[in-house]
Amino acid sequence: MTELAKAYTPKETEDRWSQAWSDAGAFNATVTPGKKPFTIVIPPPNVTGILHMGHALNNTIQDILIRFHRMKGFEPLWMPGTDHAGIATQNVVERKLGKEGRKRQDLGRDKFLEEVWRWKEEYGSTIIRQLKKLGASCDWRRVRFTMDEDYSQAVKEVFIRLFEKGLIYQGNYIINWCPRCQTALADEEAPHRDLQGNLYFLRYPFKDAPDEYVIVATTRPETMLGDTAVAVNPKDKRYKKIVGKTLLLPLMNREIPVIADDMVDPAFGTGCVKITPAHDPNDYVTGKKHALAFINVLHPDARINENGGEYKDMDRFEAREVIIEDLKEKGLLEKIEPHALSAGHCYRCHTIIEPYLSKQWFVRMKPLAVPGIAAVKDGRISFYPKRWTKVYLNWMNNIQDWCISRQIWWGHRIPVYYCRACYKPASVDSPAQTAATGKKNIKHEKQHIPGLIVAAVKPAACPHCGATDIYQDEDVLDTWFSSWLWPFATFGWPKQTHKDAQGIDHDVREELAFFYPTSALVTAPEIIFFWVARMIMAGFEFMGDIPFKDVYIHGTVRDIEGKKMSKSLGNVIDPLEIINEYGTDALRFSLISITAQGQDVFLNKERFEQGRNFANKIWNASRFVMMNLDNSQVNRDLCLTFKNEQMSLVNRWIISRLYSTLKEVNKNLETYKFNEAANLLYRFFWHEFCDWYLEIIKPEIKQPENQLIMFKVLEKFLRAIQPFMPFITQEIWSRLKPSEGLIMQQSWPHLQEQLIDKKTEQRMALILEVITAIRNMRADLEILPTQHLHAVVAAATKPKRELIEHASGHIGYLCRLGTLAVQEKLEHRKSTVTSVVSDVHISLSLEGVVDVEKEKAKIDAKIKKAESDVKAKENTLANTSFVERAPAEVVEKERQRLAELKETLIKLKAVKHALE
RNA sequence: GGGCGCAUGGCUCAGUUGGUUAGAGCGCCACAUUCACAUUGUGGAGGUCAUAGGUUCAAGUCCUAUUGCGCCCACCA
Repeated sequence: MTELAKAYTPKETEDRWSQAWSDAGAFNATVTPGKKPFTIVIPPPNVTGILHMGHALNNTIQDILIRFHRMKGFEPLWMPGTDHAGIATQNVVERKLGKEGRKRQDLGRDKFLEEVWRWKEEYGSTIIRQLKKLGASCDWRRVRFTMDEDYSQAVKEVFIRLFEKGLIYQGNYIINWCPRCQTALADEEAPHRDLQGNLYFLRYPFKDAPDEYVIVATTRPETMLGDTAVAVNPKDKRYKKIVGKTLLLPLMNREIPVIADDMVDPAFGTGCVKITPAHDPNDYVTGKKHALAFINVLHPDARINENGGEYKDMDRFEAREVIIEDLKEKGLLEKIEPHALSAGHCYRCHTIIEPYLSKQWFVRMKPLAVPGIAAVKDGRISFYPKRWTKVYLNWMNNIQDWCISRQIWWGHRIPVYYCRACYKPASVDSPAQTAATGKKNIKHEKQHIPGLIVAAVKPAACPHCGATDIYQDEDVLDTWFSSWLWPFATFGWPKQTHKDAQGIDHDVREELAFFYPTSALVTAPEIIFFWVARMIMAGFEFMGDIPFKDVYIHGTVRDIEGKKMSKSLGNVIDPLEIINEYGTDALRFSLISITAQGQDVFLNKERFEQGRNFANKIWNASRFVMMNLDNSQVNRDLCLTFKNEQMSLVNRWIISRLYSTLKEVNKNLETYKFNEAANLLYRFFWHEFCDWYLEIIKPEIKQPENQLIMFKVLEKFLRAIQPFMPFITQEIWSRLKPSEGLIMQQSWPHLQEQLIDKKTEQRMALILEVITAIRNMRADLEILPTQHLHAVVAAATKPKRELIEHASGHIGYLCRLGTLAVQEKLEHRKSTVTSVVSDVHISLSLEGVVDVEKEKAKIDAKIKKAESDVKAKENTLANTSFVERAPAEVVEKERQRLAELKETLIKLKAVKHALE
């Protein structure tokens, strides 16, 4: 054992152990028959990511689970990796190019992808390094990337299988289009945000009676350029006559019909709806139903295209203004009303999305959702906290088809090839709209489109016509189309063997059989739909089983004002800065201790001081134990087991408290209540082991039994706190038990329930109460610690008297008493103060210790002072001009102050009385 | 429009299936430094548990309504 420095210095310690753990391969997981697996796959951070507090929380939780289960004897595998994050990464690299004055389009696809790969090689492992710094005990040999060669094979395989099954189809449909990223987005990628906009009331004249018109209401007047009808509700009496009449679309002078359709709500606006089939999902359905023309009026960048007449090339919002001006001029603008609305926004660049008609690839989700719904309903998969179950089921029950094609370059290119000679794009209704049109039971048959070939590699010739001019689909797949395979594709599925970073071959089937399904998934609520739900569906579809048993959803990390932490708000607390300043263990412990299950986390920097202080406390308590530990003594006694009934009360007490705490810690860790577990350990160690136990045994610290117990309790505590604070515990362990290897490889402290003794805990609690009461009295009288008092403690029952007698040494020591007498009844004495706690009467004699006369004089002086203060305050408050003129809160403060002073006065008088 | 969450001392939050005296951290006040630790110790002040009803022997905890804040979902132009 070597002596410890006076304060814990995390920096040097952490780097040293990180290296040692990795050298020892301590995090490596292998198939171990006879052992139970415990598997977690990391939610792969974006390659563009840098560690933020959300990552820190998310990964600390996972690491605690992994480290806890490792000690419990499981074979733990934590699978690490990163996500290629299609749009996000492409945007980052484009921005970088932009700064150099270059554009993606100028480079061309291949050159641009080279740039992205170069960027990935240079910066892509930043987040991995940072996770290592956090102490994350992932099996780093296995680190995966969603664009790895093998992983890409899995993605292709899945696309082909789903296509063959009829679950992937190509179709023309209205999708969410981001005009800035210029790609389609899935519904989940275009969250609605509230906007303050206007409702524009436009007049559409009749062809035959140009002075008469119908009024339509719209929030996006620029779409009127693409209107091909006006709809009214067939039951709406006001408009019965006009159904079938022809209108003249203003500005465009196009003839459009008035049609009748149930989808129109007569109560909204004027009850007349302009129909723009190419720019609104509802209108699209209506357009299909009524065989209307589909006129696309937008370029992909949301400028008006050639179908917009004189507005061609204007930006959509500029066109909106101009169109309104023009209509006003022609007397065709009825009115403009302010209107609260919500619109989809791109989740990557926050641009307002445009509903846009285009050819895309979709996954039919309803059949995939069926087993995923059942698994959660019957409890094979559980959400923690439970309430997310409902959110998940609600989404799954109303699931829409998934648009998986993206018009960007960075990603898995769609494994589809076209024959230039014979391919004609499909025009297929997606189930999303068949539901709306009332058609049911759409068949899940493989889609047959001549000249369209779905294959992992480019075919030599078109199987339909034999032509050889074949080209690949330009689009790439949604990033989540690769992420949803994460729980099994990371193992190398569907291949037989898989090489890790060290070139070692892993048997994929064997590993999946052992480690899959995974045990727990730890993630944030915002990706339940994006990722969690889809992994469940993929798990069933491709592995025939759930991908994980438990889903733990933690809260969002916010700043102290409740705002989400984000760079743009400038309210970010950088975890690396905290690590640098306070240490990794401090960061981890603080984060965990303040994060209640599933609640959002509110952070400010001061909160990390608690973790740092705790680390330092652990350090110093260990230092104290080691300083006082007699080596030979401990080595001899280490093999002893606790012989409970023969031990002293304090030793029985601290052991009972240790196991009581451990029992609760176990329970809380098993139910994902990490904060409870952390705080229990904190309270036990600091406020019971340090504040009471070590203080009590100090005078008799060399007793063999005390030596043994303080050592054992410390040692067990270190093991229990290890999952939370791996670095400091390792450092202390290496000095406390240098021959016993890494602390993370020790077993979790075995819960010895027979050593939990509530009776002992109660008895001890009484003694602590007595001690506190005596200290309390001393503090009230301002008696210096150097002044030793005489105390008399009286209890009516014999067991209590015996207990206090037994503990009188401890009480005397901790209260700095000269003598302590235990009696049945308290006699009235002169110059004493008294107190009662739990039926125990305590009397402190001030005679000979405190000069009673002097003390009396002091008290008298204080009473005098207090009385004059009270009088002064009363006068102030009696002053009507003060009460009337001063601000209410000032008056209130004065009142409170007066009440306090009066209370003090009463106390002082009581003490004076006691002295007489 | 639907759903969910939150409201507890000056601040930020715990409080598991209803059960003695509602806890913690920070902050505040007083005292203590040749003591493992001032990144400390001892003691203290400070709470109508958002509001109004209800169930119960018993409610911070369960039910109903109300108010305020936050989040998610949604094709009402």
